Amino acid sequence: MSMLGGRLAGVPAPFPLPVGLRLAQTARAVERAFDEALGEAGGTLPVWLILLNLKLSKPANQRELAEAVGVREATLTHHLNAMDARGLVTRTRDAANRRVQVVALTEAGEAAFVRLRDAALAFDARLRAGLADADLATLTTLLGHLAANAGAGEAAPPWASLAEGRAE
Amino acid sequence: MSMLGGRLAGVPAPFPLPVGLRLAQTARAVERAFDEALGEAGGTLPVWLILLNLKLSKPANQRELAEAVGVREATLTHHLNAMDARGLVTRTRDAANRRVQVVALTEAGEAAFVRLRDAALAFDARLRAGLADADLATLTTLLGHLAANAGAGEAAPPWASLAEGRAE
DNA sequence: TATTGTTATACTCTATAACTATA
DNA sequence: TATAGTTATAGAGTATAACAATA
Repeated sequence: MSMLGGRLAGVPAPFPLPVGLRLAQTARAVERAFDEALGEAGGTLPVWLILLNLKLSKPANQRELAEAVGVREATLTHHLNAMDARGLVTRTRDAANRRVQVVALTEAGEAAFVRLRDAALAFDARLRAGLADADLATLTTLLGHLAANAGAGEAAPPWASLAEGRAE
Repeated sequence: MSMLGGRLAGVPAPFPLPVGLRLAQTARAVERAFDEALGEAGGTLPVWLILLNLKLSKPANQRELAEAVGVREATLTHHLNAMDARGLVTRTRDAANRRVQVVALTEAGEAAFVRLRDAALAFDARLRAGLADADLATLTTLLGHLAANAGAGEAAPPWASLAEGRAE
């Protein structure tokens, strides 16, 4: 394990290998693989997050949903338009406050959710391969720490509450 | 630690919280934060990776460089065009094989490298906050495992060799 | 005026396909 | 024909700014 925290070989002025670089790149690889897995199930990461959040709790409005997904309102509208066109969601005005669009899953949306959930779970199983529960617990803790450090000064990531997942 | 590996609360049909989701999202947060840090230093992740790889070793051609950065050749050309326009790199034909473009850093490119390297190191320090060396070692190992699992069936990420960083 | 959401527009990163130039 | 790289084009995801509708 003496290879960790090493320096880059062959660099004129040696400097420590940034853990942030390793992390960002591992992140990229995992994100791409996850995206690909979702793609094979007919979805994308934002679509999956939107479906998941709709299932988790009916958000009061699109602003809340956008925050939960981690995008701006206009970006959410962009995705909802596409999902609407695909017949996955419906948007109806709230009778009590007609400014509010109530987003709901259609039957096709429910089916898409199930497909993407299964894909996410399968990806998860693949990702866990060879890792003990204790490793995963450690990883979760460390990732939480990193996310907190990365987001220092910014709002905590919206899914932080999900990650804590108050188990019952 | 009983919160780990829990289930999502408030979901009609409870299903395990995918670690892949947590990971992809942590990844996203870290990647965004890293991008922002690089942005404040006048760069982006691909630009930083290109500069880093040019410093690490003069790649024989652009195909090698593209692979090291993790993009296609055309995408690399895209970035090199921009970097060329900014005066960070020069491209000159190899006399021995005039099909080959030899990419070199200009003085401004060297300066940009230093700025981005410092930004990456600073980001790294911020990311490490509160983590012991042993934690980082564990994290690196786990991330390596995940990257390997995520990339199962695909080519190993080009920076894998970097991550191993044969320490001297 | 403040809130909710959409539209218009644009930027970045990425990719594929077709092309040029060289070998 | 094969290789190195560029150009042209496109698409996904994101963002900001301006706008409309409602409160």
